[in-house]
Amino acid sequence: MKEFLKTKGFKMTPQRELIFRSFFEMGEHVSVDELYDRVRREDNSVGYATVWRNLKLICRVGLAEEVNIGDGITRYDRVTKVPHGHLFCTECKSVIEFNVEQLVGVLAQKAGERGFTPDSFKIEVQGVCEGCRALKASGSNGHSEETGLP
Amino acid sequence: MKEFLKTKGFKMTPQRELIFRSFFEMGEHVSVDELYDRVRREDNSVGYATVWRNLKLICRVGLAEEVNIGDGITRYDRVTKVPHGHLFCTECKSVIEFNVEQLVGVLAQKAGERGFTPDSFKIEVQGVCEGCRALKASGSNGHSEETGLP
DNA sequence: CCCTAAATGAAAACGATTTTCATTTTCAAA
DNA sequence: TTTGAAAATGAAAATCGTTTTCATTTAGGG
Repeated sequence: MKEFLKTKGFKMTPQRELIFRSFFEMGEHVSVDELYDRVRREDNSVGYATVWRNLKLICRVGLAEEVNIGDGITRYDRVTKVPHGHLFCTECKSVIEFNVEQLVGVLAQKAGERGFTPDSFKIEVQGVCEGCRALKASGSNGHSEETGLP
Repeated sequence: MKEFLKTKGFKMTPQRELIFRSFFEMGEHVSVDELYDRVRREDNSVGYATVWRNLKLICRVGLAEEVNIGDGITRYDRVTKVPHGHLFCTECKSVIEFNVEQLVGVLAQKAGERGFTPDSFKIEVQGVCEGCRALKASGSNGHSEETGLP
């Protein structure tokens, strides 16, 4: 990793090593705060900005990319060989991943037809997961008005 | 429209009418700022918060929905019968729409297989559009380093 | 014509992201 | 191994889009 970064013109530091390691040990869709907490548990002297900058760096060198699920929080996904989309439950905020290999193929073709050269694909589905659906089916009313406007 | 809103328990006002009309006259993926500017040209007494609240209202009554293309700006898309995705050019920031009717069908099925009940689908492709690609091919170097990190 | 709930405008609050700045550290060249 | 320029860090402040607050005005049914 140190060598890899060197070729890109970046230096290795203890903080950076900790941050990188932590990030890759965590699951997908990691937020800055989550990574910061995790890193802090091993070294509470690391600053928030450093975590943030390194997360950006990880993206910059192509090892991860930003994901926007829809809540105002930017999350970071490791770049995997297998492209995947997200099923985001609006009730419990859980995220289910699913393979979108073929989908991406179709998308790339559609993009190409329009002269567009794709870099990355984001496929996000919002809805309700199995568990929450079961819960909703049993309890609660159907609709209450006043959900957002002041 | 006034009647439609009444059935939902909302009142019509001059500002609201102007905002709604402006929004539907504009193209897709409209940001708060863009709508605000447009509205202001007809009535410069309308407040930003009012534009924002009405945009939220338009979503609430199901006539539009939020879109996150990847830059930190929330945009609003009219809800159309035909579901569409976006090709977002990271160079010139332009957006090309494309039909994703079949894709959505596939997605809905995949979601269903996992017990997930989908509400909405977001298909966003980032890349470079035809024009920008042509430009890059001719001029400029390939890579300059220092593009984001302080 | 009233009254109440809803809507508005201005400004402030918020919260995540990004930058600034002074200091420390890395690492390659001498 | 010493040295110096470039890069990295930490803390705090600045940004920036979004959201809320609050005092006031307005819509529209009764």
